[in-house]
Amino acid sequence: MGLKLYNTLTRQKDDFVPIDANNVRMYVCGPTVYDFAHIGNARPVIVFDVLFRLLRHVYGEAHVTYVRNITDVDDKINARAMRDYPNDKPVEAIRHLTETTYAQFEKDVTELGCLKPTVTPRATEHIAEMIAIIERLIAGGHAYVAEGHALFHVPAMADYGALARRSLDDMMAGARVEVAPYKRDPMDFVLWKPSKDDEPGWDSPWGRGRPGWHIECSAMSWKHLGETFDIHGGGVDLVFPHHENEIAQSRCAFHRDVMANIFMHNGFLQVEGEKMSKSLGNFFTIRELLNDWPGEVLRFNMLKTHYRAPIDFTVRGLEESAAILTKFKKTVAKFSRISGMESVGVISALSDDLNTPAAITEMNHLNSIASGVTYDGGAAKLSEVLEREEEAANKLAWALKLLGFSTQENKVTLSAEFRNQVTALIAARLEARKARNFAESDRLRDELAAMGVVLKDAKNKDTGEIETTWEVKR
RNA sequence: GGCCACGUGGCGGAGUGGUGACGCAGCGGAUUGCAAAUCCGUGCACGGGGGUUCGAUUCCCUCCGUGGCCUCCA
Repeated sequence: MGLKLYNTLTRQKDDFVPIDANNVRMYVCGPTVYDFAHIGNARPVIVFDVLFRLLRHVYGEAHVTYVRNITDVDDKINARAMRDYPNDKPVEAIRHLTETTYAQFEKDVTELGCLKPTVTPRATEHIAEMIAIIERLIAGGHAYVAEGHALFHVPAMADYGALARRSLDDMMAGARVEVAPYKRDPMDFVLWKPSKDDEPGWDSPWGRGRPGWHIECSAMSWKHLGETFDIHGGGVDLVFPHHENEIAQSRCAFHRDVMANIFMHNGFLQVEGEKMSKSLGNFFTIRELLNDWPGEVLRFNMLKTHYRAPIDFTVRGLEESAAILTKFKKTVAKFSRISGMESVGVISALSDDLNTPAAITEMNHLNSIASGVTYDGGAAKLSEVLEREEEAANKLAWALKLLGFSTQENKVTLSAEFRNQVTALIAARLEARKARNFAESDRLRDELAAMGVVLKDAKNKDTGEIETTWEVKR
């Protein structure tokens, strides 16, 4: 079955046809590293990680190149670096800050089950490529220099605005930004701007300065993926102006009809029905959430919603995610011979524009088969039933792995002391039960419940004895 | 103000021009001393109003609501 992806350029699901099936190329706008990443930042990282894994499955691990950049120069970074590292030279200060912040980011997203992209380039290491592109744009008449700035001249590109589907007239009508006097046209945007002495800066043909926001992605995608590539991703907020301007830069610099064939954008995230903001007090960093929830639960919760739809991040949703994930893992754990088997249902769900909720539905279906088929007599059929259950469990395990989940249950590490205490209380409760002292038995169960321990009584089939198992519930 | 998305049961969430999956929760039952877990069964929904159509939740228009962009914010 073919992979279809919703393309913002065409506003429909397009068949995915790689430029080169031996090297499928995807670029995703990565984090601006000046502070801890928040849960909203995690969405594109997880979504495109799933796509990366799917592409690797379809085209082979060695045939997919995934580039996720690190934006390590930006006004917020500059301000934070000057505050935190006042004694460093500006370029060193931002390096300090961004290395620390990126290390944290990488740690966070690894816990969310994300693979490392093939390349994670830094903007500040691609200044030469940026300058080269700007020079091409100037030479081609698409850009000009004014008062130390290099600017892209928007009217010089015929179909500017095609991605965001807005005309220059629409934008003029809605414009409420003061226009810098050196701009030839109000829509022109900065490719390069001059830096003050205390700001990070690099030498360029137009003086010491720093890049505009958009040029870095044109430079890094060019360097690592070429003049055109297959997929460009990011959050919906990047459609305009960021991706629109990247397209303008790259296409005009390289005289190409396309920068990337498919542009994909993930929807925004809300928290408990409200937009996440520091002032509302519902602003959560990935790090904070990882203190309370396993990374896999955060990941699963993200995939319960289709990537283009808005997602409401709620505690109730997280609890549900944790329950479903546990259910799947318990089912898999019942089988000793789990080697993994491709699930066509899951693959076809994902192939339809990364429909992860449909994939989860299919996993629920596999879960039912693996755990729910009851054997109702007929010795000849027993082996078939078992085989069918085992097959479903293998597919479920495979799907979990494909989506970046472990098939092992999350083991809570408990001290020997705690274990002994629990074991002793359970033994005491079984004694009380044997004596039919149910008041005491229930009291002990409540005591264990207060410790977070949930009991399950089961009759041993052979001996008829009651045996109690337990687990810790968060 | 301009442009763009979205609005499905208590909750989450797919999908479709022809009486609406799946999951969670709920309820009933089996099981249990009672529970938990498991299994079986089960009720409830397509924002409002027009239009196209034999027929719309699905297509079109409009209104309302939510969100995004137009301010280097995923």
